[in-house]
Amino acid sequence: MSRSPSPLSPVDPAREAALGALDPLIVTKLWENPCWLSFRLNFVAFRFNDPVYRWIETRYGLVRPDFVALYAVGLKEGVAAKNIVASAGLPKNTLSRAIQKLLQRRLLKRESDPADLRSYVLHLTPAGRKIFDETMPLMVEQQQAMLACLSSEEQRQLRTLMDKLVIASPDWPQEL
Amino acid sequence: MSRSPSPLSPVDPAREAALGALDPLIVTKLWENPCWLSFRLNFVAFRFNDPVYRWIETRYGLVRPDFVALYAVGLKEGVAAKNIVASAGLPKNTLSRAIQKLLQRRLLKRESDPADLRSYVLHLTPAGRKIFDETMPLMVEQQQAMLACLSSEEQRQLRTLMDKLVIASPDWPQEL
DNA sequence: ACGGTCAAGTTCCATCTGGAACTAATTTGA
DNA sequence: TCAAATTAGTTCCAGATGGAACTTGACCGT
Repeated sequence: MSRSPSPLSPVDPAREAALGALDPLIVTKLWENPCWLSFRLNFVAFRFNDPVYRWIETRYGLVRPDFVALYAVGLKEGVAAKNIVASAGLPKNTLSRAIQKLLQRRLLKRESDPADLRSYVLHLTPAGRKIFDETMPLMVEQQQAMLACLSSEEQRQLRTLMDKLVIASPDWPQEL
Repeated sequence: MSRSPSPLSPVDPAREAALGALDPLIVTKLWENPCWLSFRLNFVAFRFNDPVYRWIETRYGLVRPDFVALYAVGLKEGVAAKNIVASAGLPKNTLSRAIQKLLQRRLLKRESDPADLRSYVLHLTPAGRKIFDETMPLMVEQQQAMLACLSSEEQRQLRTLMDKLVIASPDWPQEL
């Protein structure tokens, strides 16, 4: 039906070998799928997320929304739940629960925002910071491993392209 | 802390405007996050997935795993549940249930695989094919809208880079 | 050819998830 | 200036999710 959307050398032997290591349906989703973008994004993202979230869960007993919240506060102290919701694509009740759990486990502390009494300003406790600091290097390492198949120039290209996409995202349709 | 990982013109006014349209935490996750890759991937993927799955759910009453299965069979008639599991990153019991539901709703039919009696070969019914054929153009349209911020050359680059990543994926660590 | 190991798919059940309704605080605008 | 509309965060609950154990069939080694 459709040609390969990626005009790489079609008889690269290393490539052929790699294709053999993938389920035939994965190959179809990649090369005979008009929606190549979403499949590639979801697949690669999953291969990053899955090891990270399994590790976080077994090591610290934190599930995905818990860690999303912890990680967000770790990156930017003083954020509120609404910011995490806006950045994470999780429903706000899920994040509310995650934050409650982190507060109870003393990984997070919060104080009400004087500028808006409905809102709370979130901070990591030292225990929370410790988890963040232990996890970040492993995540970076996983990222490195995944990017190892690209040259520095290609990595730069990828950063730039994904960057443009995120910048353009406010203009994308929210409904199909 | 860290420099912008993407050395685009830092004072591009359109860019500055777009940044204002994003939650400050999104900006932090993008520009002050050592794990830039996963954030960009997850964010862009979510902005594709979310409208698609909401539409599928409201229009056809199919939830995410249901549609994952339907879409997979639509792309490649005759696949088995195990292939969908391998390609989708969903647990096999979730997909088993999704397939049951699709069978009950007569969107899918299956027959046992003569080559392996544990396994079943899946096909879309005309009703299932109709859903696939109605949905695909909308998904392609959404993809186009998302890619509109990139030139054809940039789109080609992106395809190629994501392609390389997927090809390399069998070598990535499964554990952190 | 047959016992042990592995793989495909299903079932069970405890837990997680997310829509909707709610409370309380803020903004809007007439 | 104050009622209506909006927003931050929480609670409720029906239904989705996924780990673990299970069933049945395939494969492997002797």
